[in-house]
Amino acid sequence: MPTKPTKPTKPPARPPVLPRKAQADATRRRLIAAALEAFATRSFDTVAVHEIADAAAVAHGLVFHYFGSKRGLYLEALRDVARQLADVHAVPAADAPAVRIRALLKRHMGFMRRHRKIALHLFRGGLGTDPEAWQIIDEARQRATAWIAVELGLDPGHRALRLMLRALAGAIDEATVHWLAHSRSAGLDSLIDALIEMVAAALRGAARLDPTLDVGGALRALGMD
Amino acid sequence: MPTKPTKPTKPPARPPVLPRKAQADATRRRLIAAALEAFATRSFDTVAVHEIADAAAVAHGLVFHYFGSKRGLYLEALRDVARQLADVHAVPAADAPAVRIRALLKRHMGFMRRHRKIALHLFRGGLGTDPEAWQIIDEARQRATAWIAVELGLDPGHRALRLMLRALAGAIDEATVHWLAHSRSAGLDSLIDALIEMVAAALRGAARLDPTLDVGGALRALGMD
Amino acid sequence: MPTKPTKPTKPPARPPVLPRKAQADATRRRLIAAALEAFATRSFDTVAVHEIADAAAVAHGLVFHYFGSKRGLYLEALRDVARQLADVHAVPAADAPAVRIRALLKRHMGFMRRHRKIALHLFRGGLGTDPEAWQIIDEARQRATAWIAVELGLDPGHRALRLMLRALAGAIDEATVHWLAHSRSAGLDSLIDALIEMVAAALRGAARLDPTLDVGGALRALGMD
Amino acid sequence: MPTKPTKPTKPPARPPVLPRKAQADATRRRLIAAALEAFATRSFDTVAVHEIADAAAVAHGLVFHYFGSKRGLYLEALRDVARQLADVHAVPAADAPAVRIRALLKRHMGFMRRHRKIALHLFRGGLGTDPEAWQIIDEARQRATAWIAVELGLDPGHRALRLMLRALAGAIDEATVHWLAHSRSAGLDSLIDALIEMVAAALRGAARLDPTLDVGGALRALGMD
DNA sequence: TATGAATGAGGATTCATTCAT
DNA sequence: TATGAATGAATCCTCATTCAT
Repeated sequence: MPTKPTKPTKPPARPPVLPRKAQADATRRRLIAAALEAFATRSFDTVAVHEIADAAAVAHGLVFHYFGSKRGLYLEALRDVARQLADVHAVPAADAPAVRIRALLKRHMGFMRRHRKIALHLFRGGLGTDPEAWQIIDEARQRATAWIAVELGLDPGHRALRLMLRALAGAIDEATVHWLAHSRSAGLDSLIDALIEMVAAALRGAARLDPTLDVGGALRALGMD
Repeated sequence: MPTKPTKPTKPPARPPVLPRKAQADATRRRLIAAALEAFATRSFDTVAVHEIADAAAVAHGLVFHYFGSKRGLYLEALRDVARQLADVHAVPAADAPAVRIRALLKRHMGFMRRHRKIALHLFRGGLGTDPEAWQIIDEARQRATAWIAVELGLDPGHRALRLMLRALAGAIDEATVHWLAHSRSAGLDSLIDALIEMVAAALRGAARLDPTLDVGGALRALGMD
Repeated sequence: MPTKPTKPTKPPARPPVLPRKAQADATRRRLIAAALEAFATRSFDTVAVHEIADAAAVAHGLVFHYFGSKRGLYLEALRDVARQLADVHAVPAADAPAVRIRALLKRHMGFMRRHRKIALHLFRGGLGTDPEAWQIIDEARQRATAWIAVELGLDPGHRALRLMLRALAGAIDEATVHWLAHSRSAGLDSLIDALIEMVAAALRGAARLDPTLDVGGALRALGMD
Repeated sequence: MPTKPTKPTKPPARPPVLPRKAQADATRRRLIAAALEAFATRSFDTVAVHEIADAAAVAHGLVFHYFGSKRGLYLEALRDVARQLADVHAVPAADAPAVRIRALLKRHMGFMRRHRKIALHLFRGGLGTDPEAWQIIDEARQRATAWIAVELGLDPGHRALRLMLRALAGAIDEATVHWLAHSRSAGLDSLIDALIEMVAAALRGAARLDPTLDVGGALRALGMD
């Protein structure tokens, strides 16, 4: 009969406390990393909790301990990606708007190239139909396009502009997928030039939708008038 | 389907074969319709075969009889959508290119408005990560953007142009989703004006990617030079 | 609307009658042949009616038309094998018993070599646990071993002898499987010599089980005393 | 089973691991026992996983947890039988070869009588056509007949002998089935006498197949010269 | 006689989640 | 905190059988 002394009377004051928390954090991170790895390749429903836990070298029960459910882990992993994206989109304040916007696009494309699988997950159906998942990513995207508008002196809340900024995001995403699939890492600069055309067109399109919207200054700032 | 060689030459050449075949075709169609209905709302993995069969008022075994598998039915349903899209994109030959391209966009948006749920399925994760599913839809999309290029006298096989046409498709899709979500059925004409700006930008972007590409004539035909 | 004249008023007297019956018989035979082919490779439960019908180039509904059920077809196919076995075991009446018994064994092994797959089906689990299937094959086997006993002047109904004849059958079957698996078509004659040893041992064993049984004459007839 | 590398070194070296593992082992054993019970009566395809699980009073999911598949459980159950057989065939080292061989046969038949249903499963089609299942049982059988050969001073790897040992196994199996079916538990000793005749005949048969093989000593040791 | 559409019971398998240890 | 045994709902798919034509 195994001796189980009902509460092992933890005498060694605190030493295990800190390590425990650290250990716990490490486990959380491992799970999120493993989840990203798994979900980057397959959709939510086709990934089993077991696989993620195995990849993280952790008991699968911990997924529920830390994240409540499989979906909880998934959304947390997406939030992690959104956070990374926000970092990438944080262009150092300096230079003229046009320069900064180009910098944003360049950093963005660079991130996508470094995380090709995650990119394809986001833009090729990986999000599935889960509205909450889309919201997390849409927010990141919207923040970036709104930032562009602000840089150009426009109100990102403007209805017509919102529509066109979203179209712009679609254009950038699809261009990204094509670029990744036909991997020509070279030519990134001219690709950015091409995307800047799309940015300009989004502004012009907004003006078409709402003729009262003045995008002249913005186009000029962009060097596209 | 197993090939039945040297069938015993059924001598009494009877037509009653027709009603049976007709009935079978009707069943097939009902299943496809029910599948579209179901998949338009939820993703592949969250729809159960028996739901589709129930909705079609048919034994679920028939899904396998006619389509081999749940996925077989799904892909067939997508092919059906692709066929519908092709019909919609078949603009009557007449008028100037600019007029016809506007017509295409108008018909396209009209279709999406009439089939809002299918549209959201296609553009908001419904396709999941199934490459074959994407291919079916991508083909339809590509055919449409290639048609635009041809209308404008450009070679749709050109590398740079291909990339930008794809970006254009992304822009149109995302604009569609936004338009459907914020349902302002009015203003379709100005939305098309805005999208024409994106078309023009796609051409200009292609020229940025490949300076040897001359898009001057195309822009002029589009009335955007 | 297809014209279906409710009973086509068959005026052409009889000509179709014979062909019909002939056609029906041909269909039956094709189904049995296809069934044997299929069941020779796999067990009852793993063969689908569809496969058999497809192989026979016939609508699968006919299986039920002619044989009532899948199992009906299976048993009929087995009866067909039993009939073939009976033919093979019908040694021309002539010569001494020992010669005829050797002839039986030779014909038996020859049949098994020609129908290797059927043999393996019968002796390696193909019959499954269906008692009726076993009975059909056991009968054929028993008939053969009883014939040997009669040839040797013994009563095949004798209890002890029955047991040993069955053991003999087991020995022959297993030897057959080994022989087929290690295909040395040569040496058939000495293999039969070896099996004759088993026949003799079966007789001697029967005498051990029932000391009142006199097998002396039989052994002498066999040339094994 | 996925390998879990670098497990986080579980520091509190607790023994409560044992009770859990013991419980798990008990569950495994219950499933195997229930499986043997079920498969002894019916063939692989006609037994449903949930029947076994129900009989073991356990969730059916555990079959897959522990054995991967229904077939995995089946093969494991067979391996269990093979192990039991090996135990039964382990005759205490003592006495003369003839005595020990008789002891083997007696123990063998005794086991079969005690596990009549399993015996009938093994020898009457229960194994189906699964080659892996046959291999497991064939190995046990072969080990036993090879042991007999070794006891008699013969090389069990000899080609001709191998064939005849297999025939011998077939004879014993079929005799077993007959004996069980016509249940005369009495007379076991004379049945063994009868089977010894078959053993001797197998040796003589081997010599017929390969005249260079000297079985004189073996027959003498068997008391059958 | 022949066809194959239609049915639906039945079964193996997966997997998120719970929970005792 | 960590483990993994246990549960059982859910699902896809197979397939014998029926039957209208």
